[in-house]
Amino acid sequence: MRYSRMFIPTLKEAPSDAEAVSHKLMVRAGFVRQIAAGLYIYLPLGIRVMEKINRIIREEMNAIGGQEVTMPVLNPAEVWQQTGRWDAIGDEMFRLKDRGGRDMCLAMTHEETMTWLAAHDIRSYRELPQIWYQLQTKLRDEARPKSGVLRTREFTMKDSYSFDKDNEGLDRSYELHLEAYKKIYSRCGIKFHVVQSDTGMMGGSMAHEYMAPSPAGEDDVALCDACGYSANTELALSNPKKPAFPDWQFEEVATPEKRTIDEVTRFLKVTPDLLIKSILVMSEQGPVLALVRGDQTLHEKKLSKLIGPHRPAQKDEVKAALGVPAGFIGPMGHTVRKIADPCLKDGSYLAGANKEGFHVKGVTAEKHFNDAEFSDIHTAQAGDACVHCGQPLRIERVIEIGNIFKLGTKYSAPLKANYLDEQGNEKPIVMGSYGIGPARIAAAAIEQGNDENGMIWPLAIAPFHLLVVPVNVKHQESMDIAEEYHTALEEKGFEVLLDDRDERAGVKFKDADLLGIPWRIIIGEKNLKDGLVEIKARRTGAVEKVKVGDAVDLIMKKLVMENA
RNA sequence: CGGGGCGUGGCGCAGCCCGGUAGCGCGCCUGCUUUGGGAGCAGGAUGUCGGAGGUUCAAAUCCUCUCGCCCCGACCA
Repeated sequence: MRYSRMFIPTLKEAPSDAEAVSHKLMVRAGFVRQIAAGLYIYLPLGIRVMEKINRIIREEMNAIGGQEVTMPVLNPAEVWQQTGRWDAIGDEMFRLKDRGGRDMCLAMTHEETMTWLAAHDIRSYRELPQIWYQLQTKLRDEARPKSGVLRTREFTMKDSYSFDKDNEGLDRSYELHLEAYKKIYSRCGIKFHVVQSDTGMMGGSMAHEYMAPSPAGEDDVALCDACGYSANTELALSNPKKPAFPDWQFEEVATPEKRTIDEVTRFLKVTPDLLIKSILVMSEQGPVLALVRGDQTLHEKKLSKLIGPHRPAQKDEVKAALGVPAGFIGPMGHTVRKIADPCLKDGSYLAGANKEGFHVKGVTAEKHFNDAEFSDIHTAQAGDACVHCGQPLRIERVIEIGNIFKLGTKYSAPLKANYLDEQGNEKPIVMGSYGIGPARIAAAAIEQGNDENGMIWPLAIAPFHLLVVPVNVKHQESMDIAEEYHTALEEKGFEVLLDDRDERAGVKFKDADLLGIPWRIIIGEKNLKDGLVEIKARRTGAVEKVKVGDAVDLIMKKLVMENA
């Protein structure tokens, strides 16, 4: 491919509204353009990357017996009504009516339509298991699209669905995906973790997420290097370090106007891990008091799993429920439902006295709030002990690049996706669903591979394998050699971009760095006088001078080696 | 949805407070020179200053409304 004929609009400066590195570079290097919030145009270079990622995905999906299908993006409301999601999902779903006034929506996922297909066309256990997948557009009216291509309103997803006759079958399909996904991300050349995740609104019994470490991510994972425990902090368990408990006697202490953990610790000269943080929230069943240690953070989602939807109580609600102003509430002396973090079981603490202007010292779970329900509701922090092996956990910021769910019969039951078993009994198909965001793989690859000059692509998903740069296109010998390399390497099946533009060397080199093509052959007059050309690695910057006639063989060896 | 910020040639920005008829850098076009890390000189094109209304002799600038985009948070199948 000739650079001069390809549409690669590079920019010297990043757009002012881009924040994430991947966003800035994708725009600067001419991979994408944004047309509206969360809506992107993919340019030729962007498409090349996406197609490579998609090809890898297809190969690995096919390898586990997956069969490609395509579901419509425009869906009838009916199937969504049958699963209850027409009402359960709010503004995030694009809805519209057709000319006949029928309710329609733009699919944000395809459990409904896939299950509809299974319901219509799978009848016997003999037809199971099945794995169906597609690379299809999803539309979600995101509350806040952000970070370039990482969170958009329209995006392509590889989604697959497994159909089995029982849980054992589902386990096998799940395991197949678990391994296939690892291969996909490894082949794409990005770093990732497989972590336990919340099943969320997808329902089901088990879920894992694939997470690519990057500061541009929106999730945090807890990792144990010692035993391999890894989980999204939405559900990660951890044992916070135990403080050295002083030998406190139970007593009231006056803490006038000292309300926050910070104020109280400073006033009484104690560390926050000796305090109990009492947070009153309003659930649908009334007020609930959440208790965590002073140095810990309450995890809203963990609490939601226990008490359902809730919100922080207003000041007057605190007063109404507990009879004291916020800042002095504590676990004692009332009958409000209490959920306490298990780390509070041991030791004696300082807590609000439920009396304005006072805290109490020497509060213990055993004596003072044994009526609490104990459940892990704190957010795992770096340095907390792993619940499995006791070693310290690490917390890492990550981009979610894929997830896998065991759905069970959540969708097959309402949509009547049943089959007849060996005995002729009708049973619901047991399902799993599995997603990958190819654009997020591309963004993660950039987030993980870049320097101040631009992108650094892994070979497997780079837009081209190799960039051939004749420094001066008017120098006939340089051009002849460049053309020769271009032709020879393309014939061998490599993807070569020939920078045949009549630009100054500086311009070409800057663009080369920006595009991040892994390998570069530079043909310049000075080196040609000694019969040499240069081979440069984008990642390391290492330059090797080789004989004109050796370059093709050498670069082929490098490319083949790196691909293996 | 709550909080904050920003909309001025293709891109990045200044001008706005204190109203007087729009400017800088890059890019683009032409010519000459230059040619291994975003060249130099000369000439040139490109703006309903996001939109609507208002105040005023006069609005990019002041006022009101509105639309869009970004960031933080909430939410996220």
